[in-house]
Order: sequence, then C-alpha cells, then structure tokens
Amino acid sequence: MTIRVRFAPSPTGHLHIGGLRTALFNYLFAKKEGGAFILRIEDTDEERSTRESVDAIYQGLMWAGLTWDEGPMPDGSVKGNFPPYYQAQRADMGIYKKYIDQLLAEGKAYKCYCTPEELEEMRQKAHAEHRPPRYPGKCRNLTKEQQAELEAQGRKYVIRFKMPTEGETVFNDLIRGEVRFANRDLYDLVIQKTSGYPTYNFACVVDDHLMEMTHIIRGDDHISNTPAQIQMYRALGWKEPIFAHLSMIHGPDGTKLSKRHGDTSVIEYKRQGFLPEAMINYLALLGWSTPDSQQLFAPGELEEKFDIKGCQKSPAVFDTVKLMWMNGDYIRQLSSKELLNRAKPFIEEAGIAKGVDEGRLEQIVALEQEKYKTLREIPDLISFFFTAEVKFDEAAVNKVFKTETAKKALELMIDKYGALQDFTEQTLEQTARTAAKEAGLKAGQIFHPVRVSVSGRTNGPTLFKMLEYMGKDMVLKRMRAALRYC
RNA sequence: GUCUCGUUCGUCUAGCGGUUUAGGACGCCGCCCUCUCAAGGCGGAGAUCACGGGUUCGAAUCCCGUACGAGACGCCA
Repeated sequence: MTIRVRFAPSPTGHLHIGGLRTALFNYLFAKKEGGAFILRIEDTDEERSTRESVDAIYQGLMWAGLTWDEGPMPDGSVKGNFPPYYQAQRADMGIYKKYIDQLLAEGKAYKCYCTPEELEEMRQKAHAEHRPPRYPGKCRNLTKEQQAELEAQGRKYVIRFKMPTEGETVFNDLIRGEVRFANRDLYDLVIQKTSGYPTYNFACVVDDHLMEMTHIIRGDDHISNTPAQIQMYRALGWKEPIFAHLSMIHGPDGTKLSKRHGDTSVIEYKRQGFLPEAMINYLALLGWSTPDSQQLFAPGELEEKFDIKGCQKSPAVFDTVKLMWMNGDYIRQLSSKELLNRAKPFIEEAGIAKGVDEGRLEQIVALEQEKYKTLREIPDLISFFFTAEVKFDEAAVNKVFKTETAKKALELMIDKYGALQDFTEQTLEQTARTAAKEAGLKAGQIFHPVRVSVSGRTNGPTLFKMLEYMGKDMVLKRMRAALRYC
C-alpha cells in the first residue's frame, strides 16, 4: 500500500512556524517513503476561516518549497482523486451527514439539546467540585418523548458521539510508543454543530479515512484527541491509521510557541530575509536528528535521510540565533548571481541603487556576502555605494581621522590615486603599499583613513575591491571631502 | 483539578547495559589568518545525564516512585 500523509491546517490566521514544521515532517516522510503528501483545508469553523488565511497557507508552503501532490491549488484548480479538499465544500455535499446519520441510526450517537449556557454552568460546577470539566452525558439517554418535547420547545441540538465508558484505548504511536487512555476519561464530544457542520474531530476522522491516509503525523497537542478519534473509526467500522505525534516547539520561556513570542508567521520570516532552504533545514532539526547529529543538509538530502525514528519526544525551544547562523551559511553558499536575485526585493524596498547596472550591483552585493545573516541587512551594508555623500560614523571619524597621520595619508593618496590610469584592485593596493613605504607609514595608517573616507565606516568590504567598484571619480571626490574631518 | 506526555552542556541534539575522562552543532571565550569587519582554521570553558530508590558484575541507557515542566480537557482546529 502506498503511503499517504496529509497536512490539514485550518485557515484561521497566518501559517505559523509550528504549522510549517508539521507540514515539513509530513512532506519529508512522504518523500522518503515514496508516498503522497496531501493538503486539506479544515475550514469547518465558519466564523474564523478566511480566504486570506488560505492564501497565506499556499504562500507559506510554496515559499518553503513544500509542494503537495494532492489538494486544492492556488489557481483554483484541484489535484488528486479525492476532491474536494476543502471541508466546508465536503460538508455542503453532505459527506459528513451521511456518517452522522449512520451513527445515529446505530445508536452510537445522540442529539444533545443543552444550550451553551447550560454547558458553561455544568463546567463551572464540575470545576468547583474538582471533577474534570467534561460533558457529563446529560442528554445521552433521553427518551423519544423527552426529545420530542424539547424539539417542540424549538430547542436546537448538536450531535454527540457516544464514547465507551469502560476499558481503555491503546495505540502505538510511531514516536512515543504505546499510549493508553482509560475510556472513562473520554467524553461524549460534539460531532455536529447546531449549524449542521461537523466538528474537527469528526470531519478529520471521516476525511482521513475517505482520503485513505495511512499515517497521521501531527502536533503533540492532538494526542488527547487521538483515543476519541480511534473510537470513532471503530464505531464507523474503519481501520485507524498509524499515528505519530510530533513534539511541540516552545518559545524561550518554555511554553508552546505562539503570538506571545512575537510574530511567528512564516511570511514574516520571509520578510525578515530568511532563505526558505535555511528555514527548512533549521525546522527539520527542531525535534529531529540523524544518528550523527548532522547539521547542514544539501538540497534533497533531508528527503533522503529523514527517518521518523529520529524524532524527539520532548519539546524543542526555537532558537533564532541558531537560525541566523544557518541562514548566514546558506547565504554564503549562494552564487553571486543568485545572491543578487534574492537580495533584489530588499534592495528595491529600501529604495537604493535605482538604475544601477546589474553586473555592478551583483559585484557590490557579493562584496560582503560572508557577513550577511539575513537578506534584509544587505541594503544597509551596501547603501554607501549609492549615496550622494558619505554618512560618517562618528566613532569611525574619531578613531581614524583624529590621528596625526590621517590627513597626510589622505592627501598622499589623493595625489597617488589621482595619477592612476588603471583603477583596479591590484594596482590600487600596490600603489597604496608603495606610497606607505615611501612616506614611512604603516600600511594600516593609509588603509584605514581611505576606508573611512569613502565609506564612512570602519568595518567594510575588502578595501581595494571596494575602491575599484566605486570608481576613480567617486573615490577621489570622497577622499577630498573627508579632509575636513581630519 | 483530571488525563496524557516529557526531563542529557544556556539552546538544538548524539547516545539505545560495558568501546564514555558523555560526542557534535549554535552561542560564548582565546589564538591563528588578516587592510577593518566578517568568513575560515585551531583550541577552551560549559552536562554530578531532574531527584530518590531498585534490577545488574556493571546504568544516561531497564523498572518503580518523587519533583518539575508542557499539552489537552470548546457547538476551535
């Protein structure tokens, strides 16, 4: 049997880091096992589901390169043999209703007429009496007459699933091993809302079965839903899939990663200048590892090496610092052409280097490639190439220009460089070194003032390449202008 | 409160009864390289393997408790 797994997000907000990681593990598992990765949109929450959120999910997955083999496509088309892949559409087709009716007919589900207010009251009471705040089964054994009476009053109802009250539900989780729940701790959960829509737990079971999922890989936060879902599979006469519960991602404070920890949306990381391949590599390592604890993976290597056995049971703290390092590493591996392509949106957004020749811009961007941790910092680091005047860093001026030899050095180099025909890296360096020797100065006493005079900064790219790319006119102009600071 | 799960350097982790003076990575510190900053190379500090019992000739590794943490307990998913 071919392996089929799915990512089933609910479109009620941005696709966040945790969701992307769940998608990733499903994706990798499918790739590794030669199975199919399916996208299903769980939009049975009529109030919170939005079109924008669906778009955010598409965008996030596509950015990360997690292509799905089946599911709805951003252009409105559908791929796969089990459409539709939107649960709301499936609900409208009566797919869930059919199984609800079946359970009702078999006495495995019942109508519950309790109002939200009554439910809340029961929960309060349970809390006060130190009992678990679960539905106590008030409508479970209503007679036909009682039901008729309640309906005559115009009462709305939900459908609840009859959970077994004895025995236990045991399953073998691929990551956590055997997990057991006493059935007495289960409760009669709602499977159909008053609106007629199914609830998550029910729709999920029906679709996972109908779509022939073999493995359910999802967050740990679903582990307590699992015994209930298993009971529903059994009541419907279906075989349950194999479950694997991924550990959570935590923030620095040790609690589940959420808005509280800042903007965790995937698109925000794109905006911050992270490379999708770095993000994926980092996320893969959160709660998963190879036996040799490999850190960096070449393209395609994760798909090849992924093994669900390497998944961690305990939660992992999301570490932005390590992500930054990894992102820097991926940036360093880019060709200068590719680096420019990736950097372009950020450069454009910063509004610098307009109309600059592509080839020249590529050279300039590549000049400090080893320094970038994110694409977003690129504009700031290269902007001095394109400004009309140098913006001097005060500390740099004090440190480098306020010396006895700075003025002399600059005047000397204005003279020497002014006479140069061949304004290229090698000649530039040679000229500077010779001049230093002749004047009895150390190389640094020349280099540093020149650097600050043209860039305003004390740290920057390798000096002579920088001068070459800047060009003779600009270099001389800037050195002369800098004289007044000495 | 109830249920479930978890606990190895600050963080991500390797480890699956003896090869462990517990290995790697990020971060941190130092040195080297060097026109600055990075990058790179080399080295260092950093974990009584949560705690307490057991099993065993031998335990981070197996078992039982305790503590702490997290998650779940919705007509949300």
